[in-house]
Amino acid sequence: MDQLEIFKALSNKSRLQILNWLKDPEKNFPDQGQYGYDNGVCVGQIQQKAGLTQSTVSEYLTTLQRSGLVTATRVGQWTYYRRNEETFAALSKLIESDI
Amino acid sequence: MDQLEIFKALSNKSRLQILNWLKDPEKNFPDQGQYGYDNGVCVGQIQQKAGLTQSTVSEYLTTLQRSGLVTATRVGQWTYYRRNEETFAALSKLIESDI
DNA sequence: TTGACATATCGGAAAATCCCGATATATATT
DNA sequence: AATATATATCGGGATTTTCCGATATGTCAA
Repeated sequence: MDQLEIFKALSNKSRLQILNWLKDPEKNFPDQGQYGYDNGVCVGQIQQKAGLTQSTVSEYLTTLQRSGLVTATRVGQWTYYRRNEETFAALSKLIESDI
Repeated sequence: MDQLEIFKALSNKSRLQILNWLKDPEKNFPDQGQYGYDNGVCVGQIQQKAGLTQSTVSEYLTTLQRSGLVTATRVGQWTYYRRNEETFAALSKLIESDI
């Protein structure tokens, strides 16, 4: 777990917003309902809600993934992103005791 | 507590390093011994150890203070900085549950 | 294979951050 | 008041980040 990389990933309003939305996919991305939420939410849904371009959202999600805050799952032509709660828990403990 | 401001403050190797040093002033800043550590460590001590210029360290400490991660105490011509553990605890809990 | 759709990557302009040297301010000493 | 010391602020070049449009890649359907 790269502290600095994580904090950089968290240093952006849009990325924080996305992470927050992913806490409750059912509520925040109802349009995806029919496809289920097991693997997370696909890029297009997030892009629509974020109001940023497709390329920007894709890059932001890659940034979040590289830092370990989310995981990506490719299913057909879609890539689903979901939170990696283990990293959040580890970060919380790190701040509590190590930083 | 401004999340984004805190994460930005934590997104820098030198600032993370300084915060870490301030966890144990006695060990990391022994030269200050005769003046005590009650109010924290003065800018000059931190600057020396960080190997950055005085202006840069002063600005970094101001950044950390504005985010609430440290507090500053002016005593004579010195400004002492110490960690604000309440903010660290609050941030840890925030990450655990709210972000 | 061709076309449609979802996502990733590339190139870059604008804004922010990094970190410096120079200078200003505040305090203490003589 | 003049000098010395500690810190803060200013101006700016270099680097990084932000976010875009254009383009490439990958997958499915006809």
